[in-house]
Amino acid sequence: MGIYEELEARGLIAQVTDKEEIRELINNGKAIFYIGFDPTADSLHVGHFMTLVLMKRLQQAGNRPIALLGGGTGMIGDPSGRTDMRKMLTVEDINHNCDCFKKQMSKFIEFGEGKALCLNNAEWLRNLNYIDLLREVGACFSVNNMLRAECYKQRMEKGLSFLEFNYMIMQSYDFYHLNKEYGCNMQFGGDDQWSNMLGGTELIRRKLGKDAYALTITLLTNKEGKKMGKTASGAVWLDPNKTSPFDFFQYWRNVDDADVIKCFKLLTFVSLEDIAKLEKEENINLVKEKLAFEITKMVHGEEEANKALEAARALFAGAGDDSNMPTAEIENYPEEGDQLLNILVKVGLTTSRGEGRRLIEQGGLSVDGEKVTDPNIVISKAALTNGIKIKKGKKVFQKVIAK
RNA sequence: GGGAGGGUAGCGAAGAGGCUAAACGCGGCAGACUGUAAAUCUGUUCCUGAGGGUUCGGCAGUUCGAAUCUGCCCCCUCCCA
Repeated sequence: MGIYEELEARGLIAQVTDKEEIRELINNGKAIFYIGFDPTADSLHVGHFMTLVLMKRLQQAGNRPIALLGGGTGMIGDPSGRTDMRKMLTVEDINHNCDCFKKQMSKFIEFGEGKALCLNNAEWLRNLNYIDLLREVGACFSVNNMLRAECYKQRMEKGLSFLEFNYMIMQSYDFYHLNKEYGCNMQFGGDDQWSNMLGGTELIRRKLGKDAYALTITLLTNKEGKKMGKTASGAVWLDPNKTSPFDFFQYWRNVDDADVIKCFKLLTFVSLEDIAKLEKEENINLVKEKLAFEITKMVHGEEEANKALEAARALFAGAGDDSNMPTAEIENYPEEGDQLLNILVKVGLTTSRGEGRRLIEQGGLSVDGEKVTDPNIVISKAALTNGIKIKKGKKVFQKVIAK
């Protein structure tokens, strides 16, 4: 089975420009492909992770990846699939985010001579001259076609600025540039990128008379069709300071029954045969545990994955070691103690004292295994120095220690 | 540039001088049931020392009293240019 067939079997492929050509190229390790990452935040998230995994798969099959940081395109902001305009980022933020991305990517992808390449389109996009660009590539784009593109549909109703309208042109220019300079013959991306990617293949054909290919990856959605990797409080980040390894583990541990196998296929390197076995496993909780462990291991390393697993078992199954329970420290804790309500806010378990009060009134909070009934209780300094274990609701555990 | 319609809680959306901290839906949180799943039911969802306090794009006004009326400003959508 070639890599193309594997990708297909895993359900990773959404759309392709030319199936036979792409199969031929990637199965024989002849693709030089790029995937773009726009630096919209200071950490990658789960959506990026899936494309990194894809990048790795293709690299293992002998193809050459180019990770393209969007230091230039980030200045514009991709309107695809969005209902409103992105917040404009400053150049400093964009550069900072690019640095963060690169650091995180290096954990998955090998960069260097003869290996993967990491480029930043700020290099060529930021210095473009407007008139030159219009004459060089502007003539190749039909506004009529652009307006028909799926990625602008939503925005045709809510409004689309000229700035964003140009995003497709910038992304197309990237592909064109990479094709000329690096022989890049293929672009991969999320399914929402399809129109932008076609813009590139079209530009290359017109300007260089060459064929280039595009392939989009299935978006990671749950059974309700909603994007996965998002929680009420925001994205699930790869940066351990933004989403702790424990929370990361728990996110996957709690995926819907119906989505477990799909996650295995799309996000892990577990072989298709092994996944087929897991599919037959009666105890789905074991399968979920394995899923969480595998993904956490890839992102945070085996040690952290084991800690998260141990902590989860200790907290939920009553077995294992609870020393790895998520812990928060409080500095300068007052000698006379402080109200539990204040502690909750300080460690971020609640956003206000009122919320904590409601939580206690509804019986959703316990400390060291005992349900709290009095909203006004004070935790002494001695108790907090030893550390207290707070349980909020059924699933949120937090150890708090005075430093 | 001209005309029309808008901006209300995380989101969607009512409210058109006091009875409104603001209906309803979604989302969130908690409780029950469970398998750390889903579905369902219940409660809750601005802050609070629980006395109150601060809100309806911004500023200034009218009024005993303004999300609701007036003026100016900012932003968005649609139609015309």
